[in-house]
Amino acid sequence: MGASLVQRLELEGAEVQWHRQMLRALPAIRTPRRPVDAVICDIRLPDGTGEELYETLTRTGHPPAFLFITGQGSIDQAVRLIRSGAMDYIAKPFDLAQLLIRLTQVMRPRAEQEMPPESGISEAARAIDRQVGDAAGRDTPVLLRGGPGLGKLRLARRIHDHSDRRAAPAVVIDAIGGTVDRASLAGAISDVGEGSLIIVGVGRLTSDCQDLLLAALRKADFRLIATAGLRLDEKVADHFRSDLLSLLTSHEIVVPALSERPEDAVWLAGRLFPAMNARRASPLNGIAASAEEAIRAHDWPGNGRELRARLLRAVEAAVGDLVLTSDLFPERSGDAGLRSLAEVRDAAERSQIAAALERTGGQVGEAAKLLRVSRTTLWEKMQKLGL
Amino acid sequence: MGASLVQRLELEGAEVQWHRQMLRALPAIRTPRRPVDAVICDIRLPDGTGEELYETLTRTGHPPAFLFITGQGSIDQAVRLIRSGAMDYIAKPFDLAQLLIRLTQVMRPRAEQEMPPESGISEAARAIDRQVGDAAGRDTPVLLRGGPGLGKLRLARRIHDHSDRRAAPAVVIDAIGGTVDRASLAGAISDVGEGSLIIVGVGRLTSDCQDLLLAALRKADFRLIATAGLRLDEKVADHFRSDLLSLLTSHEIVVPALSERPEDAVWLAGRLFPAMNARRASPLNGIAASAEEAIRAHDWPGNGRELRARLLRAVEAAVGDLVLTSDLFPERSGDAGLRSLAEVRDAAERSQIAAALERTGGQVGEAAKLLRVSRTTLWEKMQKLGL
DNA sequence: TTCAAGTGTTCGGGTTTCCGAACATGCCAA
DNA sequence: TTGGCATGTTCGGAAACCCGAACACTTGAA
Repeated sequence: MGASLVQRLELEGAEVQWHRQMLRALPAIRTPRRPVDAVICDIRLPDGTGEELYETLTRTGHPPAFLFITGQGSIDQAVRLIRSGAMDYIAKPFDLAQLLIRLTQVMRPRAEQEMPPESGISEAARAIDRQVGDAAGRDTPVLLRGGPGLGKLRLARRIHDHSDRRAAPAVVIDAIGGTVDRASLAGAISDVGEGSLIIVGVGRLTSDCQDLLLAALRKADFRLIATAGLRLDEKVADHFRSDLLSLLTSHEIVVPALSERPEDAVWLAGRLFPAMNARRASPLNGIAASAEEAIRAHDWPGNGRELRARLLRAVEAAVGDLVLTSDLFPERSGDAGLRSLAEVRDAAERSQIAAALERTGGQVGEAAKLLRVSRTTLWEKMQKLGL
Repeated sequence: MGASLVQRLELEGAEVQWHRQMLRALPAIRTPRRPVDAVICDIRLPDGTGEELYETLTRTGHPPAFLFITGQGSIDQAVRLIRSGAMDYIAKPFDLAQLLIRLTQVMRPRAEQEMPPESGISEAARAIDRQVGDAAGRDTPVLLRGGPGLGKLRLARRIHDHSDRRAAPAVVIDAIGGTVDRASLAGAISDVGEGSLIIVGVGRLTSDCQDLLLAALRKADFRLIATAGLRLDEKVADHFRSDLLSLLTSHEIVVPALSERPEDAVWLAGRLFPAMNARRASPLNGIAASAEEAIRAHDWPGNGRELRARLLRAVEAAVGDLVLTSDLFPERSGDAGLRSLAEVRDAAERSQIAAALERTGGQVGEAAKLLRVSRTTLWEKMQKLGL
């Protein structure tokens, strides 16, 4: 089984070491040649147990993410290991695809990796990263399109920073935060020199500015990187110059909404978490599994920006040692409202019983008469309601 | 087994409630009469699973420490629950002594967090206190959101008074009491200097004022602390600038309604009482048990402000040596003759059903789900109650 | 002391409540 | 027209609720 696991992981592009004995694995994890992202570990090893290994590692430092796999696991052991920080504990036989998903969630992105995932781990996100890298290699105008909060400006900067113009400045013009007039656009164009002009919300440019921009593109030697919302096409009918539009759309990168790739939302949360957690007085242990599920299910109309804001608040608000769903979505506790029928019924009975007892001075029999129930029934209810 | 557990725990000096069904346990944990330290929960319950119960609780708030006990547990489930924040997961048969040890371990740290409560004793209130303290340590704009009468302005002041800007003034602008025009906002901004600008009801600012505020935030060195109602998001479609909104919501604190944490209502009443009582010529002895019950059951649409007003009136009007329900809710005492238990039960059900139907827009099936009864049952009740 | 009255508690039964299944109906969209 | 989808309605069985009848107590007054 080990062999097939190694084979599969290498197929996925991972660099894998396989140790058959605990004593061999110990130094390989403690003083690795290259940083270890994750350890997949059987419990039964010829010269000890996986638990021992993990135990030894936690005594001296912070081990990498551990995923235990075991043939005859005990619940006891699972609880113990998870509580002491192991990432997972899976009983054989297990689903390999499941394991791979957990692995990608768990792995910390490596800085020195050749092509680290920037936008996410989904197919769509990797496609974005490829297209951005591709755009950096070219020198044509680029249009980044997508909903709000998807980091389009960050992508624009990355295109510039990896392009041949990286030595020249990147000037950002924001047509969404404030209006851009002819003068400020002209100023930006003269500032940019041979660098990249980044226009945020290009669809909001006035006709004046569109003319100016088109003229400048013909004369001056700068590169245009523009961002726009999803509704750009509709602008054409309105006031947007079709020749500028076709110039932009000839090379456009569409960033899909976060809700279309839920695995990226979870991944992003895991990536943002450590930095936020570091600011806490009492650090948290992580994000609860149920909260991750809620992240996956949420719509994220504000995309990455919303996720960042929510997570920040959640990390501040968390009470125990995990971020829970209610920390991320506190507004739901209100609309989840509307207590159940049994609940309001009990509440009504409780207050009425209390009032009756008050009136009779604690005489149960009398109170029962007031409430028109038998003494026994009243007694039962008092038991049930804890009075 | 439940009985022996209860017996043993009471022998150890604990106060124990034993619920045999999930639907009964849910309200007892969510709106407890006294704060719950820990929950010991079987997985198999007659009307659901312990996992469901826990999941429901984490969706809307911070549950107390959970220890699961189960006959046929799975490792999968154990891992999932522990990763969602459960404290333990024990397979039967288990060692009672072991369980007690784990219980004390779990409850010890709770006793140590000795921050005196400011907003209340519930988990939600403690989370608010933490977030407010945290916000005081930062210097970013803060938004306090919640219904009316929850003391948002008081919290805003507390943030300022504990922040590094406490030596500088805190200027309050109220957009709810009266309209705020451009001139008065500009005046406040120039007055505030390097202090904190507190805007009450930020959602009511005119477009003019929003522009001015945004511009000032870029130029001047003051801190913005804003409060708003729950419906802020809906304002966006209307007239609220989305960039200002995203700036505010990047750090927001949501204050839950008092009706969602009845134990805080009782606590608050107990806290306000002595000062009010001191002003009486003949001091009272306290608040009657039935009155406390009524406080717990009341909806408190006006939240803390309503509670304060009612209690003040009640303390002034009380004739005996206790504050009674009729002092707090004089409008109810019209029908003096204590209605029967069945009557109040039906009345409570009727209003709750009406509320549910209101929310679902008349959809019976949906309403039944909200009320946690079957569609058939709801239909029967509607027949009986004439709805 | 004794008796009466009240409370805490259990038990067996009759009655109501609750639910899921089933089926007919009406309504809307494809 | 047809095929969902939600509602209106009935039905049978399981679970609950409710009650009276007991019985063992405590309390307090005669």
